[in-house]
Amino acid sequence: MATLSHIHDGTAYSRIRQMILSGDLAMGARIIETRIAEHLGQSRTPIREALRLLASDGLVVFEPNRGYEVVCYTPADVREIYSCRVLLESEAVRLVADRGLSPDRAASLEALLDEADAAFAANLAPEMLRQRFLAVNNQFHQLLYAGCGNEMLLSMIRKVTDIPVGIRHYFRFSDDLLAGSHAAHRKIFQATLNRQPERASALMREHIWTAKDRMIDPSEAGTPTHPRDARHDNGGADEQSAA
Amino acid sequence: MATLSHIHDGTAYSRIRQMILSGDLAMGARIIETRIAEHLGQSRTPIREALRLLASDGLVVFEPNRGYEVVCYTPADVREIYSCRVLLESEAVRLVADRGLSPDRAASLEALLDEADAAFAANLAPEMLRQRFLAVNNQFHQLLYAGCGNEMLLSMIRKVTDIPVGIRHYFRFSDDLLAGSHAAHRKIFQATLNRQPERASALMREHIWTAKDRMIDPSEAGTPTHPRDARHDNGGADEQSAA
DNA sequence: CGATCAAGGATTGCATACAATACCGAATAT
DNA sequence: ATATTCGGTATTGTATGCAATCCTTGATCG
Repeated sequence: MATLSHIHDGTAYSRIRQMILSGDLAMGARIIETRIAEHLGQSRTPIREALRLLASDGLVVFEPNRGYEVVCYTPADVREIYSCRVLLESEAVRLVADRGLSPDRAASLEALLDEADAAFAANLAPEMLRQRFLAVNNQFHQLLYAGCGNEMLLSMIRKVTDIPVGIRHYFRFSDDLLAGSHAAHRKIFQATLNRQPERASALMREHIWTAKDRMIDPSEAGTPTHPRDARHDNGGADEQSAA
Repeated sequence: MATLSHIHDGTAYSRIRQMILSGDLAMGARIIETRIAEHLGQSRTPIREALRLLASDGLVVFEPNRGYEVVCYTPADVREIYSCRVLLESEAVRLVADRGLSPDRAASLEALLDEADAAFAANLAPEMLRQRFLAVNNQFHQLLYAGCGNEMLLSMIRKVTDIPVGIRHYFRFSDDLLAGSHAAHRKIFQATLNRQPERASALMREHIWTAKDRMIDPSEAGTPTHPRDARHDNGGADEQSAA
C-alpha cells in the first residue's frame, strides 16, 4: 500500500516532481515532453509515464492531445486543500497522541522546534527567516504524523501537503504570524507528548484554520492567473530551462 | 483539479480499472503487460501508462523490474480504508447538509432508496439481493456527496470507495444487516434533507463504523492470502483470460 | 539427498520511429 | 477590414525493437 510519492530517488518522476515542488517549474508553466526528456537526458517514454503520474498526483494538469502544465491553483482550490488539511491532520495528530510518541521521534520533533527557535533568534532577513521556517514547518508536520499508524491517511496528507512552494504567494506573512505558528507547534507537540488526543487535535485544527485565514483576497495583487489564461505568458514558459 | 479516476471512457486505463473493480481481475492476480495489451488490442506502451496510473491509484501493486498485480488488501488495510471513510464521508455529508441538497439530487437519491426498498420487497435470492443492494449503496454514497463543494475531498472519497468488489469477502452479510444499512441510509438522507449537518454527519459516522464492525476476523476462512504469498496461486493467475 | 550455480525463458525498461492531432499564421474571399 | 480556409509546424499518441533484469529449472557438485 506504500505510495511512491514520498520517495526521492533519481527517477524521472521524482526529479520532475521536485522541480515542481521547488518552483523550478513555475505554477502554470507549460511542460513539453521532449524538452524535459532532453533536460534529463532520457527518452520521451519514461518522461511520459512520470508526467502521467504527476497528473494523477494533481501536480500537473494534463489535457489529451494538448499537453501538460504545472498546476496553478485558484484561491478556491487552496481553500479546498486547507479544508482537507484541517480534517486529515487533526485526525492524524489525534491518532498519534492516542498511541503515544516514540521517544526518538519526540526527540527529533523537539530538535526541529529548537531549530526554529534558533532561526528566530538569529535575526535573519525576513525572507530568509520565512524560508527557513517553512522548511522546518513542513518537516515538523510530516514527522509528527509519521507514527499515526494509518498509511492511507498519511498518503492523503502528503497529497494535500506536497504542493508547489509558489502557493505561499497566496498567503500573508509577517514575523508575528510566523512566531504564532511556531508557538502553536510547541503547544501541539506538548499536547501530543502528554497523550491528550482531543486537545492536540483541536489545537491542530485551529492551527491550520489560522493559516487558512491568512489567505490573501483574490482581488489583491500577486494572484497568479489561471493556467488556461496564462498559457502564452512569458512568466513560466521559459522557466523550464532554468531548472 | 479534476482527477481522471471517475471517467468511464474507452481508454486502457478505465478499461483495466473496471476489470479490477468488477473482479474480472481478481485481487492478487498477476498482471502481464503483453497479455493485457493483447487482450485490449493495443501495444504495450499505453498499457504501461495505464498500469502505472493504477498503481498510483493503489489498485495495482507495482514492483520495479518485477511487474504488477492487483492489490490484495490485508485486513489491516481494510480497517485503514474504513477509518478514512468515516473521516471523509462524515465530513462530506456535513458539508452537503449545510449547503442543502438540490431538488433534483434529492429526487435522485429518493429514487435510489426506493429502488433498494423494491429489491428488499422482491424476495430475491440472498446473493442476488446483496449484489443489487451493494450497487445501489455505492451510487447512494457517491450521489449524496456530489454536491459537497470540495473536489479534493471528493477525489479522496473516490480513492477509498472505488475498490475491488472482492473486498466484500472481508465482511459478514445477512439480510438483517443489509436492512439495517438501508435504514441508516434513509435516516442520513432525511437529516441531510432537513439541513441538520451535525446529525447527518454523526449518522454517517455510525453507519460506516457499523460496516467496519462487520469485518470478519482474519483467522476465519475466506481471508485471501497476501499477494506476495499468493503469487503462484492458481486462484488469480489465469483469471486474466476470463476478463 | 540437498544445495549451489548456470543457462534459458519470460517480463519489464527504454529508445526510436512514425502516425495522428492540434495549433498558428498566412493568404484569400466576402 | 474581417472572417475563413488551407497548409506548415510543433507536440502528443502508439507501435516496435532491443537491452536489462529477474525468475525458473535443470544440472552439477558436495
